[in-house]
Amino acid sequence: MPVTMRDVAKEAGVSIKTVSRVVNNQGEITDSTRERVLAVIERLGYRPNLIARGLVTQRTYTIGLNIQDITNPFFPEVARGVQDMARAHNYNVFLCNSDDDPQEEIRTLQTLADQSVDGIISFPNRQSTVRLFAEENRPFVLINSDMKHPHVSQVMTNNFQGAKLAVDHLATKGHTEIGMITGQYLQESQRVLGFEAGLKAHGLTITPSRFLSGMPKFERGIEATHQLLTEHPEISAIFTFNDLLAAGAIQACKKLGRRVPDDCAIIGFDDTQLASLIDPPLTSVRLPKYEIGQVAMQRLLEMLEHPDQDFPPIHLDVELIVREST
Amino acid sequence: MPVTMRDVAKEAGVSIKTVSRVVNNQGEITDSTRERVLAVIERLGYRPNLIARGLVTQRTYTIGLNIQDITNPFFPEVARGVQDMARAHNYNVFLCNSDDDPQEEIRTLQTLADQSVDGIISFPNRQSTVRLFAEENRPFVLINSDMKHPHVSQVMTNNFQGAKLAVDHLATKGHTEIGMITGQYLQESQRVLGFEAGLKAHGLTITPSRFLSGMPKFERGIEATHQLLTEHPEISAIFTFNDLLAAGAIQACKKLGRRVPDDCAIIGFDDTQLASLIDPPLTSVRLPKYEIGQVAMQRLLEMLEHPDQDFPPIHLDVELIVREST
DNA sequence: TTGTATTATCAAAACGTTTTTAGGCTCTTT
DNA sequence: AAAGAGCCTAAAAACGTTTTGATAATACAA
Repeated sequence: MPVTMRDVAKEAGVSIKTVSRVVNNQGEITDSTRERVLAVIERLGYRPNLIARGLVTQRTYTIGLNIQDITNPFFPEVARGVQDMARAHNYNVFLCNSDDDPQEEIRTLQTLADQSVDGIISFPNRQSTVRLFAEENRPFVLINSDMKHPHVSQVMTNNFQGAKLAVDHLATKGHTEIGMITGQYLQESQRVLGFEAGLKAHGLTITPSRFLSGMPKFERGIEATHQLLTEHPEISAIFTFNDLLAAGAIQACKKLGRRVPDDCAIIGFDDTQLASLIDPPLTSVRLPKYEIGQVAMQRLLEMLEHPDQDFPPIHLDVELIVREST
Repeated sequence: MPVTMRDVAKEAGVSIKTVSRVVNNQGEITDSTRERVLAVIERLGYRPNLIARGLVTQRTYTIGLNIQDITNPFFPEVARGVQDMARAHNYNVFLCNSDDDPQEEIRTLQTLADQSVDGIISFPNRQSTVRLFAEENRPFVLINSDMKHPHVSQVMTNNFQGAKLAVDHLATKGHTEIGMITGQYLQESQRVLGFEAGLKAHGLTITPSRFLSGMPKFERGIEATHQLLTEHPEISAIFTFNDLLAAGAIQACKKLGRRVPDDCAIIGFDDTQLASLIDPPLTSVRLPKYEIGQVAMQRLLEMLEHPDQDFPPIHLDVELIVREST
């Protein structure tokens, strides 16, 4: 039923090869034949079958984007950055949520490989599973992972620095008793390390029981804050792994009768849309989310263009956005 | 380089067809040969090439999801619903943002068709562009569109009813001067109609200048509310097309010195995560977002299973969630 | 032994492209 | 007149599968 290249060739009275050359405009072709062929293509509504083309060229013009969870407000902007850039270069994007579950990540990457994607952008949670796939020469862009491997490129945001900025900010405001609610993503480690480094730099003690972790979701933020503030009433500031947890923290403070920021300051991470909308507006470490997606896709395109080249990691800056929660 | 079916066949000493049958476990095969083949598959790490398979079976195990904008907090949950259901049936999802731009929608659908997706789930903004693609027998699920066409199925939420509920709620609270900030999506019409029907039911007059529209984003909410309240100071309640606009409206009220809900009540639509996080918590019409995605994908799967069957529209209920902004 | 059904296998065609091979025709240039 | 460029043709191989049609092996009944 669909119009094939053979149909076009027959109708235009040229060889299949000529049609192919017109479609991919390569090689020397007279204007007159080109126009004749194009007219027939237009008239028949011919569209090349990308599946068939992909089979022979080994290029599918698809990529995979592996994230933890699109309903975490950090990811939509990143995804949008990837997709806008992809679309501008005629690529399509498979979006996959693997929920920070190593099993799911393996399955996701496997499926993407089965679909013969040209490349993959991933927020990895375990290095090992990615390594498995990096072996196959398939271009890979990892966000915030320091894995070194040929055909693997990195986009890094300075989360360590971001966490340190947050502590600096709190310390200069006079806070000495600071707690942290962490998440459980891989990226977390840098934020924790930065937090600890910040404490140390200001001569503050690191109290293990002041670190609580869990799924980086709103409800967990409420819960953890409740626990943190009842076990450590001396805490006057809380730094959270992301804005959702911070939103929960604010909510918990309200319930506990602690005013924010006067009785307890709160700093989030990511600076999602949420931050400016909640009350009080949230101080947060801004990541250039859209840009992360953009440059990750851009890098992937470069890697596809120059398969044997080695690319240095891309570093993106973070920024502390001070609002009224501190 | 990749392991092919031919390799497996040679290694196991059987025909390619036998391998194929083992892989798709169909047809009669002795246990002994099956096991021998499976062992070789395991040993060589063979994985069937879905592109090649798709070329012959015309089934790619991919679908397209066309939405307006993933950074609109309404969509991530829907997308997650689609993806979880898709993944459970070994489907992969192309996510496309077409920003409510008819040109982009055409391009998106065209690209998806080029990629030979098995089906498409779409939030259409113009009926005509979808009709173009519905002709091709490709299963289509439309959200909140009343287009009737073979091979096109609908998932509907009762937005008319939702808007009416909102007005009812405001009217029983004693509000008589109510404004609306609309969006510009197709789904909007039902919300506007429901709003007007609500006004009429309570004997309130419909004032055209009290309708303002624009991109359904936060900034636009601020802007429109400002305009609405300065041009119509008598307004004591505002109903918005979605939660983002409502969040903007609240912000604008604060700036104008109007307390919410005492001086101006606000009702949103969608009941996104936002609603419970902002201050005051937002009264909003809840759509079953995750479920929309789930059932849309489920329906698509049914359509793929039974290509010639006709399916009735699926209707999902909405619900007014009353919080403190009214 | 023959015939027949059942089961297991194989070789080849097909899917719709791109690419390779092996040219042919018409100009222009030497 | 020969050589080379430029533009094209036709046919076939390749990509990695599934599927078709044919055949071989086995089992059982007569």
